Amino acid sequence: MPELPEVETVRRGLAPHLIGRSIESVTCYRPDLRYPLPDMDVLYGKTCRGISRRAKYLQFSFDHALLVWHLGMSGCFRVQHGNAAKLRHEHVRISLSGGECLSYIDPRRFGYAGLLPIDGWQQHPWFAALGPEPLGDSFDGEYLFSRCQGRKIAIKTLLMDASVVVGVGNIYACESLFRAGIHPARAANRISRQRLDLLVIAVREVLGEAIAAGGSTINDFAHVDGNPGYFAHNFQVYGRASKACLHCTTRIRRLVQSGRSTFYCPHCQH
DNA sequence: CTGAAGACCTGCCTGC
DNA sequence: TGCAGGCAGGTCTTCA
Repeated sequence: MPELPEVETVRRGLAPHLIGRSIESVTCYRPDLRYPLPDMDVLYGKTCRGISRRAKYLQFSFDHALLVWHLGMSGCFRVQHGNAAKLRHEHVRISLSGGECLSYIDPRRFGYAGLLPIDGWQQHPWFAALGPEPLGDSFDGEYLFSRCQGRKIAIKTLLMDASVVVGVGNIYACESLFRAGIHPARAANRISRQRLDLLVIAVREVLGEAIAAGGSTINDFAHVDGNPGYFAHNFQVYGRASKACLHCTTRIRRLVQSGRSTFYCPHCQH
């Protein structure tokens, strides 16, 4: 479900429901997510001061702790009335002051959460090796070019490496490479600086447009209120194998790279 | 070291 | 209808 635009959409959706509210109780229906859930008793009575995002991690800040949550492949949050019936695949419910609750739903249970110190969380293994934010100033053509030197890896695989740049998952890697006209299997060290400049612009544009559209809904992604995101309507290549390229009508192809499906136009991308 | 593949887990879709 | 197989937004671990 979530790449950076979806996580950012969730963050924005949760903020008005959580900020300023305190946690009254936490119910774990299934604590065995990817990693065991942390003991959240220490948050009882504590007020959520803000929600931020680093890479695909949501960060709920409290006075003395940071609750970090990764949605994995299929995780999502829903805000609902505190007395609502348990949902299918709802693993955690956080009851909030004011009568609402925050439900975590995750069919595949690849998501995970942790309670980190408010100071020094950047040193935690989940964050220490992360590359720059794709929408931040330090992600530019010069940086990406430097990271491509000496790398024979396919550019699409490199783009999805969180130590290079965070937040670019399978969908947006495909879409960004299409927009930049770069073949996903091209070796990273065989792409000119000028073309990497275009790729950086494409990544920023695609992610920015997806955030503006409220994320992409494929199967089960939904906003915290249950409504879908709309960026999937704008996919140029993702999920369009054997369909006509919207620019040149050539059939879109699918290939597998590092175990992940890649979609590209063999005419538009080189 | 690099890069590719497997593992984690469940649901859904396709084809026989 | 039933069932096997393939596929799915991410990331960590293992292996060559």
